[in-house]
Amino acid sequence: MAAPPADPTRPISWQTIRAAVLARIQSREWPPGGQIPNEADLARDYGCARATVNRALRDLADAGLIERRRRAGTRVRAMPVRMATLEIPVIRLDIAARGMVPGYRLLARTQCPPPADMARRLSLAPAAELIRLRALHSADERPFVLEERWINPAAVPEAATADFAAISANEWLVLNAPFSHGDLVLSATSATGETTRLLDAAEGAALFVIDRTTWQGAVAITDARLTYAPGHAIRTTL
Amino acid sequence: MAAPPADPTRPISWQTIRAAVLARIQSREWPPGGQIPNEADLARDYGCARATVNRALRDLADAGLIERRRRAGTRVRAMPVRMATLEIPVIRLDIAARGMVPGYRLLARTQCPPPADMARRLSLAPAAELIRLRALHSADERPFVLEERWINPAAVPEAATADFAAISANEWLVLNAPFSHGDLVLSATSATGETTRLLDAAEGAALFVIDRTTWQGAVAITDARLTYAPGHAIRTTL
DNA sequence: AAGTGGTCTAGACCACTCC
DNA sequence: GAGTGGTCTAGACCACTTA
Repeated sequence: MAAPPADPTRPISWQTIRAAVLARIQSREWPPGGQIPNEADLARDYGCARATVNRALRDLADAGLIERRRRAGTRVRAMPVRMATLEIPVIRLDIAARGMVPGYRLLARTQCPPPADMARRLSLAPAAELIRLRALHSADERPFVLEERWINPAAVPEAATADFAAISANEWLVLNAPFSHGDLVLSATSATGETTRLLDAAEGAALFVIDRTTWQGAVAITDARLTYAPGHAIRTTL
Repeated sequence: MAAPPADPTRPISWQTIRAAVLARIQSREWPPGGQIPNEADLARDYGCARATVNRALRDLADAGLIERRRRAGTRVRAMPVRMATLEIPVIRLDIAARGMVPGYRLLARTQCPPPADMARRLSLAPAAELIRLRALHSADERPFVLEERWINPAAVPEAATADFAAISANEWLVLNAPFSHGDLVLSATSATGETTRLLDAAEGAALFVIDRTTWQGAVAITDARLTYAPGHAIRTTL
């Protein structure tokens, strides 16, 4: 009873296989923690090539619904771990995508050694000088997000001469400093001091914060803290 | 000069192709916005099957680094949109994974019609009764996250008799109510009133909030608001 | 030792879309 | 109309892991 009525004229798509397998998981025919037939058997049952089954099961595994191990086979995850994908766009385009007019103003630019914890986070010698930037992005003339950033000139020498008053470091780095990987931390903080004024927030208002560090191999490129104006939310789907 | 010296005894992996293409993008040999050779040419250059090139390029496209369209070919994205994957585990396992001892206490359970905005969000008739839950998850005996949830008994009849004092709705639903898709909203809010007391937070402290609505097809299953204790952060990588 | 998923190949057809 | 990516097939070898 596994195979749907096959139309021999059209090959079976991997999406069809994925849907069929998903249905059998959700109907408890294959219960949580239980084992699924191997790829070869499924391919025979569904009348398709093993590669097609493989593609379907790989997709379900990427989604966190099943777990696959060589020799041990494929199992339904007892506790599925759903994955949500977060898009991290350039701030200017993010604002435009929300239907608002983006604006940008450089507040400060200096060059100095970073605090000890930042040097440690970036795996740098404490004495190394970094470029320090503060800038404010606005949407429809209202504060949107405060960008506070350290750039490692050893990783990106051109940054020393870039005109960050004309283009945000956020955008300049996307264009000029490709990174191999990065860390992302999402958190909440209370508005204090100058942040309150810059973001037009009430004293103590809850603000959404994204901290991001990016690397090219073992070399740290930049560390950025984005502090969003009150009310900011990030939406995605499961 | 495209192909690396091929070892004829070992096939070329798609990871190799991906790395090679990535290198040519980051070196600006293929500049942002520029076009990449088509799959057939790349396969010939690298001495592998087109399917291998396809797998490599698909991976780069999924990562947001290139853009592919039939007939139009493959282009380097001018403004790469990096994707971060967020894991959404069961709260109890999340706490355990952080090396702490998870605890759980049901605070309240009622059944009543939801507020108008919630009924609208769940696409329900305003008069439909929902199960309303409030529960507190703790880590090492300290408050971790407040779970406030509406469950649609029309979608999950068994929920009416489930013992949510013994198992959190978060976990029960993962086990008993598979969903097809969901929405996720990440935001920040200030602690007020009872939340302050329950989460052991200072009045007005910034709290990280996750709102989640899940569906099975067109039927809403549940809506949950998770309000985390002060200092909570979510980490991931790019 | 053997079973399972992971991947590559060579070839083919198709869907989409730009010209 | 024609070029490009999307996908399927059938077969093969291999890596990993567990029994």
